[in-house]
Amino acid sequence: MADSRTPRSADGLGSSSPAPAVTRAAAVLDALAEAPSGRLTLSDLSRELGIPKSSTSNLLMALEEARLITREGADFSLGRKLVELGAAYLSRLDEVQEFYKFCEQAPTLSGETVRIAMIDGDHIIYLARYEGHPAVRLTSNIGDKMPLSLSAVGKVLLAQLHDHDIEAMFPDDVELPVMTPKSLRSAAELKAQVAAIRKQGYALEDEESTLGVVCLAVPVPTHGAHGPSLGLSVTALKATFSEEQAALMVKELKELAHSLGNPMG
Amino acid sequence: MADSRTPRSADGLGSSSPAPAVTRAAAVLDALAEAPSGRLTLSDLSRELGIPKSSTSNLLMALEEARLITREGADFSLGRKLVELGAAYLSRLDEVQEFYKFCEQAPTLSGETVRIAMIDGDHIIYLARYEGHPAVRLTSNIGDKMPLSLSAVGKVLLAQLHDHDIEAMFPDDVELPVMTPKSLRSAAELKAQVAAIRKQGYALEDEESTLGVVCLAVPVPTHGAHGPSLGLSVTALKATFSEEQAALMVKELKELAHSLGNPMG
DNA sequence: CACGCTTGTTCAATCCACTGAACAACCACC
DNA sequence: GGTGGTTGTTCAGTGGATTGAACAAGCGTG
Repeated sequence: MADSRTPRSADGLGSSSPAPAVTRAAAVLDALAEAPSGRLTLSDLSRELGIPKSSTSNLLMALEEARLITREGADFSLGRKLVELGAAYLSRLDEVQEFYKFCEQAPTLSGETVRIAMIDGDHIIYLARYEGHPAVRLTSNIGDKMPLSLSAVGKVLLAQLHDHDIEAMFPDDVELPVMTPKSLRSAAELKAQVAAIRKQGYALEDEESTLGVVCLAVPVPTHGAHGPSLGLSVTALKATFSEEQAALMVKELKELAHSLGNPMG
Repeated sequence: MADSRTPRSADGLGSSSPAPAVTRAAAVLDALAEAPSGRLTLSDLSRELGIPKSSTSNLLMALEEARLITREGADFSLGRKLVELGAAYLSRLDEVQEFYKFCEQAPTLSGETVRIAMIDGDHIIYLARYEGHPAVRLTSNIGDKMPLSLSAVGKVLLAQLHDHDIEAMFPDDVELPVMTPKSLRSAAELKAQVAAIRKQGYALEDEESTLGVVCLAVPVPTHGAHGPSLGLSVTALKATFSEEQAALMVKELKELAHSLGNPMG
């Protein structure tokens, strides 16, 4: 569609990084992941990333040999090995396994759509999804990303950060992404919500990303020191959403969060 | 903690590949994925891959900057971006989306555990899993791999290949992996099964990978020319497995395979 | 505390991967 | 068919990434 005329530099910024070939290879993977069709030619990549064709060719050959990408005629696309590696990452998160078990036997949550997510730069990334009633099927998938300000999990994880980090990510004049009329518009609004979230211990997203849909989220206490902070959320239809139901969900979410935070559940 | 004393060379074989840094970076990712704990130090990697420490350090810095790996003190582990990339790969497979939809409304399959897989080297890799009754929870996850000879999908996909390819992968004196007393032992057995599978159009795995568990699998016709061939499988407990039920499952699996093979379902 | 054995980081010299231009093949449009 | 725009591949020169040795810092052990 809209031609992505953004010759982003292959390397981050000034980026006098060692092993530039690796940085560029990563940029190739990114470009392929973001390409609408998922398929790009050598010239496409060379142009978009600003890498000479001959170098690009070398990169692609190496990436193909590693099965990180696949060649199909003249088009390159992401390779299967990435699924393996992503799965390897997830399998190391014990939280994901326990997450599923808990959802299944939770009185209220077992019928809902629950997700576990984590901060990834200035977005959140969904790591796992439990679907109680297939009636409300979410379009979002494992691995998908969402801006922090547009999701309940995003806001609740943001509230976990230190104020100066928040300030750095959202200076007063930032322009927030908008998806519905109810999306937060200003950094001020966002910070007000963060304050409220810190008090009440959970976050609510009220049709801010999708009309007709609401979300509740709680943070998972970071056990010990290591590991990035996780968040949990339930998604429901606004039409069938009641105060008492919300209270129940938050209660169970907090239980789940607690048991995930304390390995010896 | 059996020390993995296998200093596999960072590069494939003779591997006079261009962009060696990329090849080595991929080797680092592999090593991290295969490490039992998922965490390795710089020295571990340097030793295991046979890359000088200083070079390894450079690689790791570049990989970390690309968020393909994460540093945690002195330990390195796989990074979140791999989940993104893996998800991006899967989201491009329209088959996966349709797979879920079909399973939900299929009379018999909707209650079973169904998976879609693809050949990946000499293994199969599971791409998606539908779980009808959480009673029988599989240990295998999306992205997991299985030897071809040990799974119904593996055998059915093998049967799709040309004989000379099969011969190349399974010469008469290969030693097949064994997981249960019923696992196939010889290439001859495997080839006999392949012949049978080609006749009947589906594959059966009878406690060959896990005692008490059986699997049925059918191939997805490769639509057009592009794309590697996919396979579908149902998993059931041997105890509750009947002939008539099997017939129903195979029938529905074939319907699903057909609709996946012909985009315009 | 000194010792041996780790660990990761620094730095200058060398070697090799990167580059740019020239190449060949292809397609689409007059 | 000619022609201008592609595409991806080839190759020799050169600049920078790679490297090994030397360094500093941590950790048990006797």
